Amino acid sequence: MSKKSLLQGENEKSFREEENLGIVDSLVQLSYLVHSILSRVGESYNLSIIQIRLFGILRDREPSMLQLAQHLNLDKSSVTGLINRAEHRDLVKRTANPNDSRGVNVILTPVGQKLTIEVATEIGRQVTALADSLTENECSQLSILATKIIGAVR
Amino acid sequence: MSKKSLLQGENEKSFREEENLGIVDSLVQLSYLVHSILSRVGESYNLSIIQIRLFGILRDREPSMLQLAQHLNLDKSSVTGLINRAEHRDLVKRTANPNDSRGVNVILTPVGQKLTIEVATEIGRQVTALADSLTENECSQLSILATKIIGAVR
DNA sequence: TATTATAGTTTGTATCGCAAACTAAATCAA
DNA sequence: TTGATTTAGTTTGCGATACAAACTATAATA
Repeated sequence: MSKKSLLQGENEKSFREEENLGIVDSLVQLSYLVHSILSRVGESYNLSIIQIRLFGILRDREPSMLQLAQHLNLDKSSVTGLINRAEHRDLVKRTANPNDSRGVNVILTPVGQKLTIEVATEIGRQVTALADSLTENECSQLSILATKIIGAVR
Repeated sequence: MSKKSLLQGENEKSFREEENLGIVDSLVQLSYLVHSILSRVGESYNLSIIQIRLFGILRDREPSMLQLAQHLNLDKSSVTGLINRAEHRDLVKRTANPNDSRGVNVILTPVGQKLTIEVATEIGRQVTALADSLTENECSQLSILATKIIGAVR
């Protein structure tokens, strides 16, 4: 299996002759593809990928700053900046934690909620389109296999 | 309680079985998983993801700055900074283009080559481990499906 | 009560990324 | 051949991202 293709970007065309990429390359390249969709959709809404992830989390939760840091795998000081910038755009809001006056919870504003839904819808559209080359059967097979991996890691 | 996924709202596709995430969420989350492997491995070598992609490209090529910008989908000025920083660490080198004295090609230094191989090996190890929860059959099935998507996009 | 731990912010530094202005070399047109 | 234009790359200025260390304020504990 061609080790050289391991890290190549999604635009690479040099291994057309390969029937199959192998599990490593195929997953890495598929990840790049999805990532570039997230990036492109985010760009059209002036959102970075980290912000898209943030809004995905806030959709169902009102986490504290520290919980956000854990979810996003960021330093707490990075979360401060992330929330500051989103707050300046009126996308999220800090709220007081009633049980701990040191604590801060973060919620989506109405504007942020609306944006989150729009972005999620568009991402859904484009990721679905990505799988258009698969048959319905293959598509559900793929999502079952991916889900199995995700479940195993968690 | 089904964990509500990152990007899927309750009004879309809520009829889906809880066991399976659906194609959109499963691909997005799988992409996050792979991305976090790249990030973690990169971190252990003091490399960002963009640098990992850069080295993957330089492994087989001596591209010009502009070609790099296209491969990486970056502005040319961003590539200048990227190469500057890598050059300061003696990981890459600018060389003159013999046909065009404006042109600059980029190559890996011996140090950069060694690092590239190490990083690629470790990424291969960890991505393979990611698929450990699959049977051998499922694993090759997954890589076939992913390859089909990748091939269709190209 | 005094100490320690926790939540979050601030400050300082580096990377990343873009756009616009700029330099130098190459190409094209008259 | 000369003058205009295009092209390759860098520089500058800005904002976003990310971390670590120092700091503030509150909570927990001994």
